[in-house]
Amino acid sequence: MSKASFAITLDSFDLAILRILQRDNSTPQRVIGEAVNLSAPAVQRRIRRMEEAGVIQAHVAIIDPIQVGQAITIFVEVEVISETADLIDAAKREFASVPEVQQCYYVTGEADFVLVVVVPTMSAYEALTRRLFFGNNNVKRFRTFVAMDRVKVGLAVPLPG
Amino acid sequence: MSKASFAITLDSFDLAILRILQRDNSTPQRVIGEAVNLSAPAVQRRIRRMEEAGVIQAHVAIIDPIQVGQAITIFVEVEVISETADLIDAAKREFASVPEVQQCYYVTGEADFVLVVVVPTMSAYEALTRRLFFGNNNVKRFRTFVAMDRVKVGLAVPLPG
DNA sequence: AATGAAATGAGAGCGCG
DNA sequence: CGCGCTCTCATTTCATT
Repeated sequence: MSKASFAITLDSFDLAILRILQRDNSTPQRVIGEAVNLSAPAVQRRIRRMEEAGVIQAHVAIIDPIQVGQAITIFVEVEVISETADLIDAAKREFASVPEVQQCYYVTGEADFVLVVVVPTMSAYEALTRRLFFGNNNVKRFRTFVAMDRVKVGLAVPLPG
Repeated sequence: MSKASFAITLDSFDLAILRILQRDNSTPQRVIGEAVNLSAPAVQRRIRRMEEAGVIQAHVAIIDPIQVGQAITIFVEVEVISETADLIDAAKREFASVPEVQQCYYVTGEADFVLVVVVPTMSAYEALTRRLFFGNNNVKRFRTFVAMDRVKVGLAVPLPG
């Protein structure tokens, strides 16, 4: 599946709309219009344009992991042995395919991957480490950071203005 | 403002609804109903109930950071000097208040905080480190991991079933 | 107590000036 | 871009199990 994504120019109206949608996308276009001094149809056209360009990637509900029994959030730094392109790609695909891996970044620095993992119990995490890290010949080592407090969570992008 | 959050029991219908909403919350209730074998009003009531209980925390648009000029995602591990309750609370509040800090977790392990930072340029990041880390007496040291690839991004919680 | 069917109302979508 | 229409969808009511 191809992600539609091409560059478009965003003016201050677009940014103002994004600022609202990224906080609450159920805000009526009418209300958005009042907030940014635009008519509702104008707001709608701009939203559609940003969706088509891939600026707006999705509309989703944010769920409290604790209330659905996935109480534990864990950070993992992963260091690999070989960094050849195909081995890195394989690792990316494997990490990304695991539902418990909520986020995965390929990074520079003292580690190669940083993962955010969400699991119901520590033993579930232990099982995951066996499968994902100990079961992978190319993983040199990994470091675990268990979250005691999710101080700030979100995907909100800092927008100029 | 207080976030309403109290425990409720979720059945398999609720989980099925959540699975859909966390992927696309613009899905019509009619369509959700067909997918889970429930009428639209029943779906509506269950969604409202989960919103009121705090299971559903928000409805948001996901924005591509690159297309809005915030091209750089960075992981930061922060280690503090003193871990007294009030100093930790102060750090939590300071980190959480910064727009560029997209996510902040208080963790166990070799670091005390893990941050996900989104900035337009490396010099913006450098300025942020001066303000947030070098300008804070209680920060012992911090380690930076610059994301070369956002392999998997989201807040989707793994749901049983 | 929770559901589904039907009626109401709000909001999204579209063509027009 | 804004105005006004149409139509879909969300929301309420009510009878039913």
